[in-house]
Amino acid sequence: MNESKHGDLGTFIRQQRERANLSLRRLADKADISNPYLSQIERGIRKPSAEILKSLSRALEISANSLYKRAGLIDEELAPTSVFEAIGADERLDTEQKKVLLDMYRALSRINGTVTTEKQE
Amino acid sequence: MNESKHGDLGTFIRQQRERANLSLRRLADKADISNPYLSQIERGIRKPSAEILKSLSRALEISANSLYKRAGLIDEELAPTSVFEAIGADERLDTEQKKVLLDMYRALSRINGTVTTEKQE
DNA sequence: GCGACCTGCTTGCAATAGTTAGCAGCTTGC
DNA sequence: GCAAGCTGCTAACTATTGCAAGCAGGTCGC
Repeated sequence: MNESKHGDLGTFIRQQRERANLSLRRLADKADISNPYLSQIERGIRKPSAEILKSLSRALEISANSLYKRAGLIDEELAPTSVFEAIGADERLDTEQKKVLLDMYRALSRINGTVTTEKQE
Repeated sequence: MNESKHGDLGTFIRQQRERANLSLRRLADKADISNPYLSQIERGIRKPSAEILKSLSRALEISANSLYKRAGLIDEELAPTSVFEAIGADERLDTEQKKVLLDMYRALSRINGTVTTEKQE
């Protein structure tokens, strides 16, 4: 009955996987699920349980929350957390690297037009 | 992977139900699930899917998040938000731009010594 | 006593989540 | 050519979820 909702989830997962440069099998391995099943999830054929989602969130290094939200399992808004904030808080980057990345981000989002990205910090 | 965490979940749900002064049937009704199934969940015999949990959280008027945490489906605290995730969730960037930015991020953090994602050769 | 109404629990059964084995296609090297 | 190595997908299966139907026990008024 809810196919479109979960189709969207699958697409999201596939996008995240591709961004992480992982093949279907590699992600499946990392998340301890079978690769055909992951394939079916991404195409919206199967609807993963929350445990599977949790594994996937860990394997993809994104918060379980954002995945659940995408899956329609959480309605509430919780962590809007901007890219600015996230970069600023990242411990792996030094100050200069943060600056580079932020410049990049600003440039990209400006190219894309549509928005008033005045918010800078 | 997560075996014993669910006994605790059932107890928690039963506590919440009793706190709300609802009978098993009334809560089941409210959450649109069958009463035998709710019974089994509360006794830890069955392990509810996230959709069921969501229904229950609404019926019990508690946040989905607290239930998921109780169910062991969320480990993290609520604002770990990685750069990875923030970029992925950003609506100002299109897919290609996200990829670029993430590549950049990976490269930078790799230089710095810590590795974010698995190797990709 | 006996229905009518609750309470929570047990028992099959249908639907579907998740698995293993294997297929087709596309590169890269011999 | 063709074997070895990936890529994602299909098919056939098992395991588990979630259900409808019904059971045992309690409490009420009659």
